[in-house]
Amino acid sequence: MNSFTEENYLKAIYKLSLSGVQGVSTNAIADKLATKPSSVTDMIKKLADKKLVSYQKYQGVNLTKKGRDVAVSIIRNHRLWEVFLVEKLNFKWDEVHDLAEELEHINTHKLTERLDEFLDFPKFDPHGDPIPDKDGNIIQHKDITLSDLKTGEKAVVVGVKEHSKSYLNYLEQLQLVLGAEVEVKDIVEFDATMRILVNNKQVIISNQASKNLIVKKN
Amino acid sequence: MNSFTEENYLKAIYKLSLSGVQGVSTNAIADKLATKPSSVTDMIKKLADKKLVSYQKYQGVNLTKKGRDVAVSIIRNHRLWEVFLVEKLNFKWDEVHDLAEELEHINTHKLTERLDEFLDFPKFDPHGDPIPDKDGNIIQHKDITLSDLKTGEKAVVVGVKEHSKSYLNYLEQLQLVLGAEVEVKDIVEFDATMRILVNNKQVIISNQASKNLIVKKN
DNA sequence: AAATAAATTTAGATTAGTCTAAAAATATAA
DNA sequence: TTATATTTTTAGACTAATCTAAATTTATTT
Repeated sequence: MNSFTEENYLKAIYKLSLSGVQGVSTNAIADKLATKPSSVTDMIKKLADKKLVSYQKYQGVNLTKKGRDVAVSIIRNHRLWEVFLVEKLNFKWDEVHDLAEELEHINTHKLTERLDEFLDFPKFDPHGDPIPDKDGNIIQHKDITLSDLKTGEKAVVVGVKEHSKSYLNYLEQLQLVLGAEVEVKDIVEFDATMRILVNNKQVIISNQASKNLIVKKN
Repeated sequence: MNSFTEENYLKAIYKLSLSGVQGVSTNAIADKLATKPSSVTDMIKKLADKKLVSYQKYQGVNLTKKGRDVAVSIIRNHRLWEVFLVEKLNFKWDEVHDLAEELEHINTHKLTERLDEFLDFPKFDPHGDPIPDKDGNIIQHKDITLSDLKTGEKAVVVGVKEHSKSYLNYLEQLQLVLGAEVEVKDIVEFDATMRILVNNKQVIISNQASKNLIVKKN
């Protein structure tokens, strides 16, 4: 069995390798986990001993098949628990991350599968992130963001790239939740600030905000 | 915040003090937690520093108000999760203890209260143990067991004093689950083995088994 | 009440995970 | 291509929780 700490490292490495880099750097992991590079080096050695990552000094790490499986199964747990918290316990989408962060480590095959069934096999979590299936297959977002749209284009909100409480809270106030229909009315050339229509209401949104909102064109 | 380990010590001390002893002994705690007396002494000192227990060398420990509150709230969590696992995820009553043992430490007021509401404020867990309310009040069983009954008496099963998988499994095979009606037909004088009626079926049950089955007389 | 047994505590060591500070390797710039 | 900056690793120390073995205290016998 792996400790919570080991699991968190694997998850961090998994997420960092999604961007396609060959060899995730020590510093990047330290940043993500709010720890020090020296601690990361220590842990990486341990994970390498357990064949969860492959590692060569100074060259960064990559997950092995075994390591990836563990990471994906934790992400599966995390996202299923988020669905549970929002759909069954009526939490809001900006409240569930930290709780799911703890629940995800209760990693029993049977519990996960029962939960999945209880929730009726959801495909996405409350932030639009895809939930890996029980074999570890995961649909990756195409990642078209609101900021990619041109004036006049219409789309539907399907996810977010930033999960902070403040961002999610802000989106909710603008009614920019999953499933919301948006239409771009106007784009400021200087800084790409957008004027858009959400539920027939005009909203002004910065590039910083629009580039973190994943949409699907109509 | 308290660590999982600290919480497990508090829970163990709470359960051991239910029998009414003044000063729970180091050895008893070590037994309960499958650890060594010397480790217990170390932890007790730490808990005493945090004002969670009162402790005098060689005299055993007692929970303070603060320590009792923590212990009861963990027990509340544990039992609510057990209800969830059995009623919502269709686990059997002999499967839920270990999972609840992990879930109980995710100790957020809001989560507990939402779960309680979702489950419609249950009063007992799947083993018949009372669930403390949100103020920490807990109904204590009167603890009449099947072994206390005399020939001819009828009763209903309301709980168990022993939570091992093998015992719970055995009971289920005999249909001796919560709510089952029993009638004592015959008691062997020598070893108190009982012949009883459960759902009109005859069952022979040892004293070892009958004294761990909590019942309520009709 | 002295002798023995049992329970409890102390002393010192161990493991997991972390840290700081210094050393080594790699990347970047002049 | 030598010098400088950045990244990564090593060395050594720290904390939480545990352990073994020895010492101490309390309880039980005789």
